Amino acid sequence: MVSSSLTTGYAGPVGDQLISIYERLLSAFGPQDWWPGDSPFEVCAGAILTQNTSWENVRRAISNLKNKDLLRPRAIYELSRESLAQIIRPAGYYNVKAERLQNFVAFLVDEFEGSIDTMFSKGLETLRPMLLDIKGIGPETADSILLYAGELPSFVVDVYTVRALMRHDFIDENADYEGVRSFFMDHLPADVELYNEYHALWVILGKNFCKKTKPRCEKCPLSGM
DNA sequence: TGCCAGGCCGGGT
DNA sequence: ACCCGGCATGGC
Repeated sequence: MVSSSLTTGYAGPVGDQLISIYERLLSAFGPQDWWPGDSPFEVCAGAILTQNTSWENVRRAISNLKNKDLLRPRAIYELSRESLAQIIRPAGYYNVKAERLQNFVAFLVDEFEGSIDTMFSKGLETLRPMLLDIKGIGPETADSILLYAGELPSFVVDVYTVRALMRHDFIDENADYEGVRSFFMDHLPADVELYNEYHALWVILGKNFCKKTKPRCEKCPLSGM
């Protein structure tokens, strides 16, 4: 169980509450087990392709790449922008995403000889700003790459997380990305499994309850907290 | 039919 | 420093 490692990390009112929220979400929705069994590079590509896009469409784009044996840094590096765009077409925004994918693989090839393991060996604090310097990689994509591909404890924030936290008055309405991320990381142990599952649970919560249009609901697992 | 999906960039205030 | 349009496919 995750809870045994949690008790050794941090004890405090905020951390305790974050953990009780986590446990409610976990018991309501069960483990999400995101991105299991995929190669780290596939996860990186997926993190870029899924920007503002449903996962099903991303899965098709990745499947296209796999079928052509192009899901490799060098292959994407050498491909023409136009060819890549057509291959990833189902993921939407295919022109901008082709450029963003190639920006990422160019970084990988130029800085680390195309080795994703070498890239992650730089560690969280060094690598995160480097990723954020790549055009097309913002904070959520960077943190998804670090956490889900690199297994480095970087908490991923998304619109669902922010919306749900605001709706239940856990954070104030002008909190920005870095503020929300710090809110979690300052009060939770740096636990990859916890961060992985917690982010996924926020997404599931958002899809099921904290919709953009609907104001509040009583059936939400966080109702009354 | 219109809105939404596991964002980010660039230009205008 | 914020705000907003653009990017685009596929599902409900």
